[in-house]
Amino acid sequence: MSESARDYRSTLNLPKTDFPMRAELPKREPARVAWWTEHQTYRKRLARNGEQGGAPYILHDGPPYANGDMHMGTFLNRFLKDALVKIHLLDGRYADFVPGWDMHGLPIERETLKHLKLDFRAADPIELRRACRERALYWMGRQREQMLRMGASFGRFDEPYMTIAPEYEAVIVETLADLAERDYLYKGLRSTLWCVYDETALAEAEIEYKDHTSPSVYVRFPANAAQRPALLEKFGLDDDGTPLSVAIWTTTPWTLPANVAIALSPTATYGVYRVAGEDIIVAEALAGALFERMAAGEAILRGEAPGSDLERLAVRHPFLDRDSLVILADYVELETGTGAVHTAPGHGEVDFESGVQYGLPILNPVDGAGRFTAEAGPYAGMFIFEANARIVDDLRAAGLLIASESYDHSYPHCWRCKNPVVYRATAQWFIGMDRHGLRERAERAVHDVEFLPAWGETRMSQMVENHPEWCVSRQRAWGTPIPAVVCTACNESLLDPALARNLAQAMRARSFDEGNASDLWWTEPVSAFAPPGLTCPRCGGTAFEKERNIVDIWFESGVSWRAVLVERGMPFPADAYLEGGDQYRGWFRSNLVTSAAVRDRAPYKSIIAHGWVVDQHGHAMHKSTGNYMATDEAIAKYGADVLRLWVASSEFTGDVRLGANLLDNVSNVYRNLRNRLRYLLGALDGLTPLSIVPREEMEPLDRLALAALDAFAGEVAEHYRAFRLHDAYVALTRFDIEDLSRFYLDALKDRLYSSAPDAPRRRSAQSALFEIFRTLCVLLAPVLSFTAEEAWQCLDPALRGAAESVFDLELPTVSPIDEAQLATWSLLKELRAQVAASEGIRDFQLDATIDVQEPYYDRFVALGDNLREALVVSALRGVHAASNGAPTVVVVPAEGEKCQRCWKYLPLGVDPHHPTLDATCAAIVRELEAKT
RNA sequence: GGGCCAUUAGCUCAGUUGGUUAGAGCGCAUGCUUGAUAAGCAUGAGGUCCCUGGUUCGAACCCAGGAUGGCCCA
Repeated sequence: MSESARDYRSTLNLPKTDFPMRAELPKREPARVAWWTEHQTYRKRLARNGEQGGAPYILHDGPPYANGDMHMGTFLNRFLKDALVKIHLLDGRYADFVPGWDMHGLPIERETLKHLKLDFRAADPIELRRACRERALYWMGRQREQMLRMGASFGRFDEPYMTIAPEYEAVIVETLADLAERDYLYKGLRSTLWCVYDETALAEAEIEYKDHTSPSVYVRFPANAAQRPALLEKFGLDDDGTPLSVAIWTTTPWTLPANVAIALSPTATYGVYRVAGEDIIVAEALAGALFERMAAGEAILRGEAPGSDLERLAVRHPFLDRDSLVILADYVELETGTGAVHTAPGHGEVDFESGVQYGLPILNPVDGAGRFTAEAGPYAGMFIFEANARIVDDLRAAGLLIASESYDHSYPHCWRCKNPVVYRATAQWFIGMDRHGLRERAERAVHDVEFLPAWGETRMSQMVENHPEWCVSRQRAWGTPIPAVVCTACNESLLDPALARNLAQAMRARSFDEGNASDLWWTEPVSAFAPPGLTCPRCGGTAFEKERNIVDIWFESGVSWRAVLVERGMPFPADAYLEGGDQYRGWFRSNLVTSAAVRDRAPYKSIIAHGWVVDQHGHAMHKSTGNYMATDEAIAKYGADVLRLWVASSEFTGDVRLGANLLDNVSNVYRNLRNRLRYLLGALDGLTPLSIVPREEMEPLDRLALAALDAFAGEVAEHYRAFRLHDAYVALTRFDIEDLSRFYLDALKDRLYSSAPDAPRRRSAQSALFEIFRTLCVLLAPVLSFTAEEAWQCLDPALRGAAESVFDLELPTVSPIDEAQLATWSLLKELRAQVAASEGIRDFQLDATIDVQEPYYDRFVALGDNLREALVVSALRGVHAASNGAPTVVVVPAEGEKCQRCWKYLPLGVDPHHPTLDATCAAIVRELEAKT
């Protein structure tokens, strides 16, 4: 065998690692979850940060509702929370994260009733509540597993907070007591959104708008003989005996029995029109459309008047024996209808306000199940939605119907049973937003909060500004009781703070395993909680009955700052709340209001809001439209780390698009990053703690690389601290490609592969690569938690040292930037790119000559052979100090012949035993042979 | 209908106080490499900066109106 044919490959130090190129994430991730749990990675790091005096960083978890499986929106939210906790944990902070669940409320109650095939009116409340509890716990357990599976396991997942826990319920009751004591809580009649199917009042947040077809009717409200002259006079007309009426428009004929007024716009002009032998009053802007519907020939305008002139006149109710007052209201629009708005204060929010303003009776002829009471006259006993047709027929028969058609519009529906809801006047408990300056206190509190994105402040302020009176009572079973009592003598409702606190105390005495602590309100008599001498403030009575209201679940989650942070002795306020943008109106606001009322400040220092997950075309995802992506399926296909990277690759403050081709794209980026980790691990083969070269003794190029690393790592860490995940992602991928893959790793190959294994120059390179590897691992960990940990575990345990997990590493601190070194590094990259771009011939087939200006000339000369190495050429023929112009590198075909071992073109044959090798390689091979 | 937000390359995103030829990564095409190899390198193509109008010597950027999409409301 001739020497020239000899294969020197085995004498090289080629990369070697067990870290697989193929990730197989779906298969491998579950074991990693178990590993983190088993090794108590989070708990141990948290404790260590605490012991070392790390400042707290508290992300307070907005509780997901314990019903249904995780969807991609939840994934986005949980990932962001997990990344935020991990960032601060790695940064040495005491990032104590307590996950929580929202577990009371109608959806669970309904699901349980359905499951048990029960009607809630017939169900025993204690039994129902027990079943609801089981259901809620089932969903919580399931959601918790899904969170752990996606790698979002860093938190107190074995001791989460639950709104059904005794101490949580106690805090709810105690907060109600505080609010009552401060006179924020009151009972009042309100036209509230009401579901006649669930027989309960609904919060705004429990409403969904959906398309609905309503009847659309135009109705005459006739003026009688006594009313006609006053009306006609305003239009400058005499009474010639022609029938006169005001035309109103409504899409809810069933509310007509409760009509007491007609609202006009104060600024619009109204006309009296003569058409087919009658006079009709209508807004001029809408007259054309109305008479077109009537199709009764030409309408002649006889007189006109501004709406403001008609105030407090009256017409007759179309079928009940009473008047309907003409009133003015700003909300009257001139887009649809007649400009004369049928007003029933018992059946509408604005109607109610007008009713109060004009001192109108609040009629409420509808019971909780949607049936007319005797007050509705001929319609008593009918179901309201069925009465619509009957009322229209009667109006037509009486000659009072001008026109009737159907009308498609967006209409409020119950979020749970999906049926249309109505407005109905009921006695409810309210938190008075305008009592004792609560709204102003909340508004002030907003100004002390930092918002990401910044425009969140505008949004939040508006939410406070527009916050209506907060109805907090519900007539259901699955919730925390509002511990109010009714005086049996005078029927007065009373929420006595002392009584409430007694109840709370009794609930606290229960353990979680004993079941629903608040069952006490159902099972125990009033006397069990009533303080001695409790008397009715109105009549002095001393006998009371319990009210059976539960509290709105938005109030429950709204006191989480107190039930979790305060109750567990954690810092208050929290550093951050992090939820979807819908929560400006939901949880951000409910927490703000309760905290402003009790503590006079916001419960959070900062709010981070994320956008919605939409499909790849930017449209909302729905199971029904077929663009829905199930989380478990996505994890099974791509793995959690790819999905985590997908979020980081997006700008989460806006809407986040998701689709298969998008995830394929992210998968490619993932593979890139993974391969870099793999290559680094391979290159570290053979490095031991003792052979690590201190930075100041490293080769000059390695020191430059680490200067670049420092700058990069500091930048990414700062992005992380400010939670600019996307910026961190961009910086990471760029450094990975531009600095490592295309430049430094390429330039190091010769030194790593062809040096003697333990040559100082090789150890220097490995030491730098170790630093880079460790830094990349910690910077990737918040996002690619699984992969970063996997890579870290593939590292030689001796190098891993005390850091058992990648989460035992430290987030880099920002070090002073050495601008000169960075500039030198950048220039080297640029010159290397020039060499790499030279056509046809490549790398070691070339020798190079460099022209640079001061100060680079000196810096380059100081690099010694590293300069040649950085350009990946066989020889550097010279470095010239150019007088001007851009730095350049000129390449020419290399002199010498290709060394069969290191592939550089050098003089060969110095060693007769290795004629195809250059002198250095020959010497190394001889040494290796001597060892064997 | 109102409030808030978004719209830049096939995809995800940059684009500093208005100022040369609007950038990066991924993808795509072509070539190289076969000692990171189900990898790596190089080169290249690809843009009506959503539209219309305005301000300006000059607009992706400022102003007005509109379109599309999203969230929240009505």
